[in-house]
Amino acid sequence: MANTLLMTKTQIYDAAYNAAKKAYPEIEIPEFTIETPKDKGHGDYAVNIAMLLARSAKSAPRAIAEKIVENLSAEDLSAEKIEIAGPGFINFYLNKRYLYNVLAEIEEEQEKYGNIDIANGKKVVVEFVSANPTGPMHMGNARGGALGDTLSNVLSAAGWDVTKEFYINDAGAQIDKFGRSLDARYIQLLKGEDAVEFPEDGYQGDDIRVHAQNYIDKYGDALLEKEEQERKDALVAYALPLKIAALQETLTKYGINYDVWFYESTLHNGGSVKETLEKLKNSNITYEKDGALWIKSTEFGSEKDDVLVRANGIPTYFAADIAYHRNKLEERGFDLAINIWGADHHGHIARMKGAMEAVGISGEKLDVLVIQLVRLMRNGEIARMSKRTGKMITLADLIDEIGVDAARFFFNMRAAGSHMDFDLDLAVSQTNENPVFYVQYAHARICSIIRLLSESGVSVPKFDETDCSLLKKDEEIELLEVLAKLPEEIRASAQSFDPSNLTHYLIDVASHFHSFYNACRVRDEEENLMRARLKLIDSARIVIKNVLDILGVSAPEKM
RNA sequence: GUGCUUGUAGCUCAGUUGGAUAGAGUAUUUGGCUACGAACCAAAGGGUCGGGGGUUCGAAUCCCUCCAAGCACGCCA
Repeated sequence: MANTLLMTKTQIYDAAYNAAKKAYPEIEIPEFTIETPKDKGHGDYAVNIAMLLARSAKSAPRAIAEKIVENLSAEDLSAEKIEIAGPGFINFYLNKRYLYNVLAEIEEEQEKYGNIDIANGKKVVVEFVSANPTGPMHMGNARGGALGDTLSNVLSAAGWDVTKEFYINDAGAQIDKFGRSLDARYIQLLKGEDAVEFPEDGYQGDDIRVHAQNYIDKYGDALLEKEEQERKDALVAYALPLKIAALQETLTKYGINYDVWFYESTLHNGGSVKETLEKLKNSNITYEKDGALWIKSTEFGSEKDDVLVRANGIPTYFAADIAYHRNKLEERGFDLAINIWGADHHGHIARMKGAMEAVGISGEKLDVLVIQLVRLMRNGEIARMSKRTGKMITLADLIDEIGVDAARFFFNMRAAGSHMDFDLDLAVSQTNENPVFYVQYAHARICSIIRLLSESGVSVPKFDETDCSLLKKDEEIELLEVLAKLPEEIRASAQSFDPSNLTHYLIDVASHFHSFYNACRVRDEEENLMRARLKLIDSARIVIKNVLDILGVSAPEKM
């Protein structure tokens, strides 16, 4: 079933267009907008076409509006009246009966209500978190995870074929540092703290020592006699899978289940990096200097050129990343790649797209969402995050402290680009202030009413057996209106890649339900009215549940 | 210094891609439970939309310029 609201909107837009065309056949009608006015007194929809025509029609906007309205039929649009207001808006006041259809739509579509198709099943890969496996996940990962997973769900609901992906950096300098750190701890544990100096840039975290100790407990000191490289390789081969498993466990707890865990090492081992470098060389975008291979990043907007292959022969992260995106967009045939990066990587975007163009892939196929890093606050002061102190608050800590629901909802309350202070004291001590409870409470309240009625033998009626016309109080109509908006909200979120729309919408739905609840009773009303209201709140329940599912937040029936 | 991001009520943030009198939550004040869950509802006060110019019927939104904050400018990832 097509969405009533979207259909009505389109109808009015077309009608206004045709009416203007009729009134001014000699003038080309410009793109105009149709919107739902903020002020209820301005009707259900408003178009601004008259103001936009003022110049070319050489007359006052209100006069133009009048000529357009003459060519509009309120009856055809099931509108109660059409008015000209303000500087020249044409306002449409609809007969509220059209709203009752939304209850039929929800009944028919159930958990699919709200889903639309704006992508025709095009394939998108959403890559997010991709935390370095050598360290714990920080608040930036927590925010990126909440965003990426939710955005993926939104895109699915909007008709995309979505793949959620985690890119594991299991190669390169980071891993080498990991190996050197493990090696130093291994030797220190066996031969004393002074036996070897811990690398200056090494990982200070306790987990390094723990992994070294566990290795010793399991396999003893045999590695001491081996070459350093062999020792490091053995320690990494032991510890890295454990680190990755820990990442996976935490993310699963966080409600994130990836479709693909992509290992960077496969790009190196499979020759893909080498092949990509050849391709770049052939397109004359590279040169050699100081024994390294450079790419002319300045040609696509960067301030400096970048190194692709170091003087020691090892390709940089950048080189691997280009190969990775060829893999996504060429080998695996995704129509679009969305990456979620922390603000500290934003400088990487322009050169990444430039490099993609250089290997023959349109930069348009890559969309990078930059999330501003989260600033932790404690006692009103900034608690700086540091990868080196080992004392930072991790994603796992956050989940333990405030729960998955609050964390995921909270992070999705703000658009990715906004700077965000995360008040730990507030999150820990006053979780009641988090709006997630407000929304969940609405859901639980509805379930409670339905449960009570069900115990006395009353079940949610079918739309066909409900007299919806009894729903005519302001609170009832407004609740219907907000329920009807879900498909439009999903469209907006999917197009702007911004799920924060949906948390705001959800709060709006909950708010309208709570207002309804305080203004209208369901139980103990006259039977037909009770049935109609029961149908209404059950529809609200479905809408809340559907959006909470997208957000990855639970919808409790009791709290 | 250069680039990216941000600046809206005391605080945390929305603002339908340029629309009508800038909105919520929180905090403060005041009402509402013998009634389906008061983790709720209703109402009031609270604003130089960082400052200043410009574009047009119309600007929180677009352009320019200052101011302030965060981030990035590695043969790190």
